[in-house]
Amino acid sequence: MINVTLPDGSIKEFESGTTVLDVAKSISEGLARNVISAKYNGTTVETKTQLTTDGSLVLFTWRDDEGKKAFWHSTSHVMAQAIQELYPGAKLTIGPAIENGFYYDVDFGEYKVSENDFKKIEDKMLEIARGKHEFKMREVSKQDALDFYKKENNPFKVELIENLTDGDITFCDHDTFTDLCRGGHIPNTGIIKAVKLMNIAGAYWRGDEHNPQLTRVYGVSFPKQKELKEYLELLEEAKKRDHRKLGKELQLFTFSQKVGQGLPLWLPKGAALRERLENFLKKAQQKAGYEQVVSPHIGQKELYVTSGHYAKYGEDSFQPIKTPSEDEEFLLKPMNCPHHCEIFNSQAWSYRDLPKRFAEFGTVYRYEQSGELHGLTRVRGFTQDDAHIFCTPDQLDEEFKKVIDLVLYVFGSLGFENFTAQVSLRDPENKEKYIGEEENWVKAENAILNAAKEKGLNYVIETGEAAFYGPKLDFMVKDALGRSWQLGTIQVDYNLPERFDLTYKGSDNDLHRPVMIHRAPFGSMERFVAILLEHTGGNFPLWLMPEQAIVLTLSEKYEKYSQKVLNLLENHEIRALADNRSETMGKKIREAEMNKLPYMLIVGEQEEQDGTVSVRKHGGEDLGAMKVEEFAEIINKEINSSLKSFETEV
RNA sequence: GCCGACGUAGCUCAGGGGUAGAGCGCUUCCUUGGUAAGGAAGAGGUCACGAGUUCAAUUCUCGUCGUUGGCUCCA
Repeated sequence: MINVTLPDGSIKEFESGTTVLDVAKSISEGLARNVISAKYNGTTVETKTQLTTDGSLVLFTWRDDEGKKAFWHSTSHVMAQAIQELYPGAKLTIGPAIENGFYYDVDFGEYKVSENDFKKIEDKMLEIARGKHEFKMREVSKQDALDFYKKENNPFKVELIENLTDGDITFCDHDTFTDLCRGGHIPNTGIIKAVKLMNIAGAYWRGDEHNPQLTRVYGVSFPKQKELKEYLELLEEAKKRDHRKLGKELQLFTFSQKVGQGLPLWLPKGAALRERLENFLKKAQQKAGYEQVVSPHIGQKELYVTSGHYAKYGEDSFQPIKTPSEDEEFLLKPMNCPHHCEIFNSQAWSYRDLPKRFAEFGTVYRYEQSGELHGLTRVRGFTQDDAHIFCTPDQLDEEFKKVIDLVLYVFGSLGFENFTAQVSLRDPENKEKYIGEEENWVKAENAILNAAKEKGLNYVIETGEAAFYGPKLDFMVKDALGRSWQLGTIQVDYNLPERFDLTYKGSDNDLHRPVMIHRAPFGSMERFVAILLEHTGGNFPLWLMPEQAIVLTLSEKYEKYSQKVLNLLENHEIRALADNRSETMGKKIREAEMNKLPYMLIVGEQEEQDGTVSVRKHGGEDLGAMKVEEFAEIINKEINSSLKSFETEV
């Protein structure tokens, strides 16, 4: 007999060899019908797996992430079978489940698959699914596994198996199909009722661009047709929040082929929005002891040779700008830190002066690969809300935590709640990728980890993701389609102070090396506005809105009164405009709604007589008639409730 | 940079080897209105750019540029 511990803590006794499904049945018939995957002692198992030792069991249904993973992973097997049957020369490589579905990387040889093939593959998949084939795991010896794939002439699987240890290799069979697989499947193909191939893309074998490129087929599947339909509708909804679409509609920014790719042009409304964001941060930074500085857009090549950036990125970046006289070369600045180092170097500092916090909305230019450009989130010219803090080693921990407070304040003020803090550390296997001394790296990494812990951040650690000069703490936020973007970032740097020979005089009358913190709460104005657009769908917090209210006149007779209202609104510092066109009220409201105007002030005969405005909120709520002063109060209340001022803990 | 898709009016898109269409927007006129589209007329396009095939190319082929889904990259 074995003891099985369930998630609620209860322990049940079963005969050794009992399957996961039997355990589910012992709990309830309904659960047994719905269980599709499980974990035993932390290892993924199948529903048919026989339990032979004591352990704890977690059962998963389609509702669980783990269940979905098993479902999608199993579907990728089905797709692999379909592809192999339809395109006999195709060589399979790997096919995992991902956050929303699954993919399989396939070498189709000479054949070029396209979306025109999708229908055929989907139909084949559903045909296979309807066969209700069981997924069966079996152990194979390394030699048998290698023989199997050598016979199939599949060098990819052979390579995978060669890296596995004998005795630890399993195959999964269903129907006539066999795949190298670690496990984690649903009971049978029959529960896959709806499949949809989403797109195809190139992907390098093992993620290395020096390797051959495979064809990656993305798909998603569901236990019910209705769920697929809902998922596709959700995607359509998400596309409506795409910042590229909203940016165009709300006239915030544009691009021009003539100006060049990846170089955004901010339109008046976008520029005003951006300015409000900048002022918001400047105000907080002033409270937090930052000082604004300004530096030029170019710098001598020598500056970047000193910083080490030239050696690292020089070849793959915008090339030097020449001058009429020979031997002079300047680079567009790809970051502000070297300039700020020289600002620090402009005078001698005492430890009593530190920390110095130099802030600048610095526009930088980076030659991003053309395939990487993406709306406003990945561009070649952008403005960082940058600052560099120069402090003594003793001050590092506290300064770092203060920056975290500032970032949290910024995110909180703008309603970003679903962010992930990511601590990026060195890859210990590849230390040559980084510059700087071992001792400093250890110090910096510990400082970040301590600060993240102490501030109670919900963080993940990513090894190998550090910048080449130091570890960092990034604040990651997802866009409308679930892609993760880095917004705020805080980085510790012991390297640049060394390279620029930055010093301060300590209490011992000796010169010491300061530590530098790079930080940008927004990350960049471009990316931040983009993600903010996708999160709010263009309905920004009132204080950020390009226009907060619009006066809608019932007819041209009230144009004069609308002007009077506008003047009053301006006195209350409310941004407003008037729509005096000879259009119907219905049409004016519709347009204001589509332009996401937060408040509509309707004026006609009644309002003019009483000296009021009739207030309609975006979305339809009718607040009735009121004096402009009363309206101003509503606006101010709303702004004050979302925009708290930054309080530093000293 | 690599693999795939796309590029037609200001915007969203339809079309297709015989020199172009809709809706919205814009202009003008009529209408003077009460909470998500009042009516009419008009202007607006080297069909991204460059070659090639063809009697004829916006349509087919190739290249360039740009956009886009991924991969790789991200100081």
